Amino acid sequence: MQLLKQQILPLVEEAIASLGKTNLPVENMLQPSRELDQGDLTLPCFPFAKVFKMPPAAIADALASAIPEHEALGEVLATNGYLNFRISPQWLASQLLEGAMDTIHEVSKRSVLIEHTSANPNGPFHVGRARNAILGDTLVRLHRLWGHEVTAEYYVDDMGKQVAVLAWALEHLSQTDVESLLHDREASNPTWEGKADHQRVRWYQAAQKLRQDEDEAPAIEKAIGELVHASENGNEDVLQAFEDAYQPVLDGMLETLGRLGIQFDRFTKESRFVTNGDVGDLMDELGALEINGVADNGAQYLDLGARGLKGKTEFFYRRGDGSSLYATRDIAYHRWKWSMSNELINVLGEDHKLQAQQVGLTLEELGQERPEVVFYSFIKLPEGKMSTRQGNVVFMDDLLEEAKAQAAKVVSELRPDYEQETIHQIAEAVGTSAVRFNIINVSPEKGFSFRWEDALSFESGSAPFIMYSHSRACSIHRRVSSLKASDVDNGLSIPDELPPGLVDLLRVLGRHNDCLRKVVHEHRPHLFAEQLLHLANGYNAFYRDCYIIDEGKVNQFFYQVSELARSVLRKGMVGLGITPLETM
RNA sequence: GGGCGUGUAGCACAGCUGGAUAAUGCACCGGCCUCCUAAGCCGGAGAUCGCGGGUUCGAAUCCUGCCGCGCCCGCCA
Repeated sequence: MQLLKQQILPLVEEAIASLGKTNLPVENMLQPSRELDQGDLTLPCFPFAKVFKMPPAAIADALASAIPEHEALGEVLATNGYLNFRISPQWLASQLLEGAMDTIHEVSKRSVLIEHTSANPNGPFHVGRARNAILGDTLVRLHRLWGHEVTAEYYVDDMGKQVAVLAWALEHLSQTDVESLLHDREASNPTWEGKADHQRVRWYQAAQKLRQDEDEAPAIEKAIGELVHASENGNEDVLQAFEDAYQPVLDGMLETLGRLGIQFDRFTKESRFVTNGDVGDLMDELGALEINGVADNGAQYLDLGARGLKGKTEFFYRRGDGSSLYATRDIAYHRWKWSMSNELINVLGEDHKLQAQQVGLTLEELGQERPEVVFYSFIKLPEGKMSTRQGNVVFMDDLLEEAKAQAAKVVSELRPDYEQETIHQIAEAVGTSAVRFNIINVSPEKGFSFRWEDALSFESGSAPFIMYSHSRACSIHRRVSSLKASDVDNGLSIPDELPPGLVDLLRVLGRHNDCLRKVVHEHRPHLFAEQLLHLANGYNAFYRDCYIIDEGKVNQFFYQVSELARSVLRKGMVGLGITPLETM
C-alpha cells in the first residue's frame, strides 16, 4: 500500500538506524502484507538477524518500540519475527475522501500504441480468437484509465495466401458449389444469414477443401499463387479485388467486437508497406547486414543464431523470386509504429512466439527497440482443441446470443415487474460483460477450458456480481439525491469506531491504484479483474454493516464512502469493459 | 529430437521479483429477506502446491532431473 508506505518508510528507516545500521534495502523489504488480517505492510526481520546478530523476533520487538506514533498508523505489532503495520482507518478514510486516489498517478504522459486482434479477415470470431481482442481491448482501457495516451490498432492482413484463397473462392465458386462441397459439414446458423463473416467463410472453407483434392488442386494452387505474387508486388487491381472480398467479412467481425465494446482507432493495411516501398528499402538494408545469408536460389535470410536465437536460426525475409514474406512486412510495420509512439505493445497468440523473436531480434539488429509482447494461450473446449476444420468451435456471436438469453431469463425471474425493453437492455449488458470477464479473469499464458457453465455464470466471481454492487451504490445515490436537504447531515465527522465492513472497504480502496499501476506496467489485466471482485465484495460488506440512509436520515460519512466506491467501481468496470448499469 | 510455456482442493483458477495459517468462484453442508436490490451476506467441510533432488533461517515461488499437457521449429500467414 503506497499510501501508507510513503508515510512510514522514513520512520522505519530511522528505527533501523537507531539499532546501528543504515543503507539496508528497507524500501524493497517493506512489502504489502500477505495475510490481510495481519496488517497492511510487513517488514520481515529475518534477513536482519545476521547484520544485528540478534534473533529476528527480538529485532522486530526492538523496531516496534522504536517506531513513533504517526497519524497514518493504527498499530505496529511484532509477531514471529515480522513487523506488521496496520493503517489507521480514520486517516485512510480522510485521505481517500480528500482525493488521494486521484493524485498518485504518474506525471509523465506516455503515448502507447497497442496492436491487438489483427485476425485474418476470413471468417467469424470464435471464442479462442476473441481472447486476443478482449485482452487487447482491456489493456487499451486500463492504460487509458491510468492516464496514458493510447492508440488501439488493427493490422489488417490484406494480402497473402489467406485473403487470396477467399478472393479466388468468391470469384470462382457458386453458392451451389460451396454447399455441395460442404455437404458433410454442419450448415451455417440461420441467425447469422445477413452477416458476411458467417457467409463468406463458407467460400473460404470450400476452397480449402478443393485445395485438398488431387485433381483440382494443381490448377487452383497455380491461380492462387499468381494472385499472391501479384499482391506482394503491389498489383493494385489484385489488391482491390482482395479488399472487395475481405472487407465485408472484416465488417462482420468488427460488428461482433463492437457488441463487446471493442473498437479501434486505426486500421493499418499490410499492403501499405509494400506499395510505399518501405519493404523494398528494408530488404535492401537487411541484405547489407553482417549476419545476412543467401540461399542457392537467391532467397535471403538472417542468421539469428549469432544473436542468441536457439533452434532453427535462419530467418528468411526474402523469397528466391525477390518477394517479401509476412514477417518482413511486419518488421517494416514495426519501424513505422516506432516513429509514432514511445511504447509499443502487441497482443499475440502463443503460436507467434518464434516469429516475434525473429522480428524483435531483427529490429534490434537495425538499431531499433523491440516491442513488448503479451502472449496468450489458446482456449480449449472440454472435448478438445478448438478447430474450425473439425467444426468444434464456439462462435462469439453464438456465445453472446446465448449469454443474453440466459441473462434475460435470470432478470425476468428476479425482477418480474421490469418491462421487456428494460430486461433486454440489462440482459445485453450482463451477457457481454460476463463473457468478457470470464476470459479476462484468467492469466493470459494459461490455456484454459471454455465451459458454457462458467461463461454463463452470473454469481459471485463474475461480472454481474461486480455490476450488482455498483447498481446498489447507484440505488443509494438516487435515494439520497431525492431526499430533502434537511435530511442530509452535512457535517463530515469520522467516528472513532468504524464497523469492520467499512474498514475492509477502505483498505481495498487504498490498494486499488497499487494494483492498477502493476497491471499497466506488467500487462496482467487478470489481476485488475481480481481487484474489482475484492472491491465489489468489500462494498457488499460495507453495505451490510453501514446503513447510509437510516430512518430517513443520511449518514454523510457513510454516504461519501459509498460515493467514492461507486466512482472507483464505475471507472474500474469501464476499464475492464464491463457495462456499469445503474439498475439491474 | 530442440526451443518456449504450463501442471495448485471434485472442477475452474489466483498467488510464483522466496517469507507467518496457500486466496477466490462453482459444486457440497448449515444459517440470514416485517430494514438502502438475497445476481447478496455469514459460517462449515475440502490441498502430500505433478514427482525426486538441491540452494536457504525459510520454497507453491529459485536451481536441477524426470513425468503429463499446450504451442512452435515453412523461401505459409
